[in-house]
Amino acid sequence: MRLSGPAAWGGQTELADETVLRRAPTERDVAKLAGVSQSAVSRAFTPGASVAKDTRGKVLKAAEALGYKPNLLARSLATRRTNIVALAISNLENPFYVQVVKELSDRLHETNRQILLFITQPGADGDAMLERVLSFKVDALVLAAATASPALAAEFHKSGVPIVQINRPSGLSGISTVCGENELAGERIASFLIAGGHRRFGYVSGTVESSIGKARLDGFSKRLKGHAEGGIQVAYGDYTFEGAAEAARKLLTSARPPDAIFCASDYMAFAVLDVARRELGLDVPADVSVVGFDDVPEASHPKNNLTTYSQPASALVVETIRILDAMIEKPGRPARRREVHGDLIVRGSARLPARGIVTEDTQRIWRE
Amino acid sequence: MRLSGPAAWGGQTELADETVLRRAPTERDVAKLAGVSQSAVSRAFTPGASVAKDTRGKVLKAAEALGYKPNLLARSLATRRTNIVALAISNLENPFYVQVVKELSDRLHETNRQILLFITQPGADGDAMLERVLSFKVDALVLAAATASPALAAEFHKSGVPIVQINRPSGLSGISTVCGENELAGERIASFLIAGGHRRFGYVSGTVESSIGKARLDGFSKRLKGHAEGGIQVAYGDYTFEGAAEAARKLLTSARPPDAIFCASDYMAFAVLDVARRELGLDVPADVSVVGFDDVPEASHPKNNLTTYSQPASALVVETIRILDAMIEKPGRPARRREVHGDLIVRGSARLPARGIVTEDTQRIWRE
DNA sequence: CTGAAAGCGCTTACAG
DNA sequence: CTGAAAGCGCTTACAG
Repeated sequence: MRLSGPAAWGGQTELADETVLRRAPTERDVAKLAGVSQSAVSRAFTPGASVAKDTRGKVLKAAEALGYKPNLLARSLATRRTNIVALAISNLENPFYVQVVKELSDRLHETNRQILLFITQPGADGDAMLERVLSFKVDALVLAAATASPALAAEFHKSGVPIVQINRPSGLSGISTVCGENELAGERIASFLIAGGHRRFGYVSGTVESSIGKARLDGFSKRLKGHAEGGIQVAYGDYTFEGAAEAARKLLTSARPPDAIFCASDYMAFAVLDVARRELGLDVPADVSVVGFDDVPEASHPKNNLTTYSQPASALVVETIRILDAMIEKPGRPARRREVHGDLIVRGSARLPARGIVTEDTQRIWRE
Repeated sequence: MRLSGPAAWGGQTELADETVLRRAPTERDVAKLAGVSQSAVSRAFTPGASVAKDTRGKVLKAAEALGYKPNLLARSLATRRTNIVALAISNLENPFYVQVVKELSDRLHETNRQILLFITQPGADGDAMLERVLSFKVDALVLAAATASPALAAEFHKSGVPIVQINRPSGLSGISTVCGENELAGERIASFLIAGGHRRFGYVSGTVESSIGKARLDGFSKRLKGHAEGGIQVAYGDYTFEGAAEAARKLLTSARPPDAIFCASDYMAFAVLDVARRELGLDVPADVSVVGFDDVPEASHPKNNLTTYSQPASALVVETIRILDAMIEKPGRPARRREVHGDLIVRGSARLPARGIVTEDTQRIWRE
């Protein structure tokens, strides 16, 4: 290629300049133009470093002239900080996780960090893929709707890279987790539905393994004890729209269909609403009440008008970053577990109890 | 901190080992354990490098024992290739762009590359944010539902970083673009609606500046010439759900409401469908036909059953990567423009013409 | 405040 | 096939 170049350009041979322009300018180039040392250039771009105002000015002017941008990768090599956070996520079809990604991106940006994206398969633990994370020497790994295997967790722990799982309470010692009020939410939704006069209950879970799904069901069934005719009917929606639709069909066409269905996510609740109304011609909530989880933006839309339990993505992300930073700061620290506060948001998809509904911050919530 | 450590541990002072374990293992560590040179370790991890099988074996074993992972950032510094592609995206609420992200992530992964994510504000050109891209020395920048300003484009061009815009045909010389068949789609949808017996037409565009929106409208109005009573009514939905709902209200409650509405994206078409059916109690398509653009997965769902023009995310991404790689390979190359083929997908949200509907690959499409 | 120098963890001619 | 060495573009004690 070196040889064919000049020939292809018709025998012209002024390659020298070309070569110079080809390469992105470095601190050395800036230093030469500004008439200072390379270290001076480095200092001019390091907040808080000791440089004379005058020197800094000359450097910045020269940098501007050359279009110099500090090479963050080289900086990372020297500082052992990449300012890159890996995000593994499996369920971007669910608007809740879109919110999480967006919030995380925004918040990290405030401290000049970026997301390195790993989209994993919902089922797989994504270990093979996440091995690569270690090679990129990211500052931390965030898992959203994705689970780290014990082996992977151990490897990260050994290499000192903090992991925070969002919405996956994990028993693994090295992994911090941030969740919503899963069990409490289940209890309060149960109370709400009992107060609304319901008798037969269904639960659309995500997957069998889902620990948050289990926690929500635990709270739900604990409070329902003695109030549920024939126990709680559980169906699995796989956290997908189609899966949840199928689960809804199963529940609502069973011998004794539930008159209230709690769904492990708003996204699945939308599918349940559609099956109930459009396919089966049921009246919601007269025939069946539907309650979701997350309070995604679409839940408040008139066409869904979904009663749900909020799990604010922004609070989840703020807490995630707080933990992350603490772990980066002091690598030795044990993992933390945090729950983010939510509320039962009352809308029109579930029958209303006679009392307990209050208005707060423009939304109607329920207090027992 | 150095000082307080040992004291906090009760006066114990065996810090040395601790320090050794703290650091991630490097080629030197592996080399020492394997009894070879550091370069030999490097070669063992470089596909195609000349290493004796035996040497390679020793290295791999030692690496395994130490939990060594090559530092990709250091490699990048030496090779001037980061294997990171920046993706700027503004509209993750729209499922079409979720598909784009997912496809791009999957395809890049096949060649061991990752996405560095930049979520930009829909309105802003995101220049400030994208400046950072240059510092990360990514191999390329992909813009999806995001636009580079001429100034930014020039800066990237100067630094030799290829840019490909998805769905934003750009006049800027340095920028390659990949789009669907915007103008052709507009024409064919117009023909389809004329054949379906419509007379009054509406168009829900995204934003005033949107060049793809303009191209679609151009094709649409060109073919509609002489068939549209009182011209085409245009409203802007801002590519958002709420914006499109508002646009639909405006069109459908006007003095002479359209009997056919073409929407610049499926996502906006969903809002239009909801307003037409639920808010205004119209029958779709008896009272009004609605046609979308993109053919996102939700479009085929029974509840939407949307007639639309396909713009396959996978093909778009494949083409994007092809162009990207060509530009990385030969930096001098002029920008390219590609159109990805689509079809008019016939479903139930628009009245059917008497003829031209054929079945292909399990879907019904329309051929004039 | 400043420059020379060592080092971050790799790759890659070069000489053997 | 292999090792010593230079270099990728930064940061950061160190000495002045």
